[in-house]
Amino acid sequence: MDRRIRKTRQAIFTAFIELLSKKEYSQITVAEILQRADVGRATFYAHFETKDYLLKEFCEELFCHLFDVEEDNQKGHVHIFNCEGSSGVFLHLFSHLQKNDNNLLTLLSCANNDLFLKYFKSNLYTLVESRLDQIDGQKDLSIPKSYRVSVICACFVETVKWWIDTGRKQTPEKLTEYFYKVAQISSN
Amino acid sequence: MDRRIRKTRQAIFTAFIELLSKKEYSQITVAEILQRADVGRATFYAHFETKDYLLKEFCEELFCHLFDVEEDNQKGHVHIFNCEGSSGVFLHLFSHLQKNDNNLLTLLSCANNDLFLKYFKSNLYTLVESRLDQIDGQKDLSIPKSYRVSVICACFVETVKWWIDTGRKQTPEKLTEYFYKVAQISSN
DNA sequence: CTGTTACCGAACAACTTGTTCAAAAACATA
DNA sequence: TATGTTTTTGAACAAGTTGTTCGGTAACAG
Repeated sequence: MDRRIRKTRQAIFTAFIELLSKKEYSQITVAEILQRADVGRATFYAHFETKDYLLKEFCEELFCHLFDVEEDNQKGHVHIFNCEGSSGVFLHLFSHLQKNDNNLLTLLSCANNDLFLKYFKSNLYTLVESRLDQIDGQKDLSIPKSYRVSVICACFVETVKWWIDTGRKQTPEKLTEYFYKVAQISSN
Repeated sequence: MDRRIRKTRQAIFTAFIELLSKKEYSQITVAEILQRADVGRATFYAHFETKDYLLKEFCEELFCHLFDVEEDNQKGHVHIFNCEGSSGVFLHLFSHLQKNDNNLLTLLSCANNDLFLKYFKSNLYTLVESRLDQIDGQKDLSIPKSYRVSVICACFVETVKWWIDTGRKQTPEKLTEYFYKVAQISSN
């Protein structure tokens, strides 16, 4: 990919993050992004159809890093889908958040967190669905699977939200413990 | 209150609901609302500072009806905070939804449901918090109360969302049963 | 060195927002 | 019914935003 393209794209993304952590998404104008990214108007529209598409692509890249194509080779990082046992997955996610990887914590802490929590949840759904059998500490067959998965995801997201809103006082380990209890996750 | 004010206000609200169930909130223009409500531009701004305030006031009225000032006298309706026992509250809410009172179901089913689920949740929080002792079927003292309340609310909202997304196939009773199990609510 | 591609910036039309004002209509009260 | 108050109307307005266009300039790849 052309270095210019990469540079412009990154500049826009960076400016976008900065603005998102300051004000509401709906109040951010394209002009503001341009000014901060130091990019021409025509250039912006050459990259993104609209502001909404910018958000979409941004989120996709963001969560791709976290859930999907995490670089297994770098720093001995373990891909999230390859976490050994069931207990590691959620702890792994909480730890990622605490380290503010990819500014995820920043974004989930700002006024626009709804925007990202939505994407977060849909990615989480796939993950939880694929390991429900190992995870589920309830195993009540009368409850539909899709419902159970949805609730686990909602609980996880709510845990993150609560953790942030109350000042991030818990360690990822403690948070995992809480989460396991309220969501009835098996911890073996 | 002047009849004209009531009429205008209602016309705007009605037009607003219709539009919300058709397209995204951010895509709705004031001009569209005016046209549909058959109201002058100056009139709109005499009632509401901006579109965002319209949404805010609309939601407040909407959930006020459901959670707070429900007319106890009409049709022998029981105020939600006066439901006998703990088991009635959630069933009561599910039933309300199913009947589509105040178009709530319509609004929670449309693309803008995030908007309303947020308000829904904050109202629910107060309710759950006030009855946590009777409701809680887990009673684990090591878990912070605010966390427990948040999770219960999140589960409830997720239950509603799941119910809608999967075609509303369950009765309020069945839904309550599911909810009680995954959220560890005591059913006595 | 050359052809391709991306960026710039300025200008542009179309649309949206929120305000203003005087005239007309609806209201409340006596 | 008569009178004074309040609301609605419609049109016009400035200010701001969006998304496009285009000729000139710079960066890239081979």
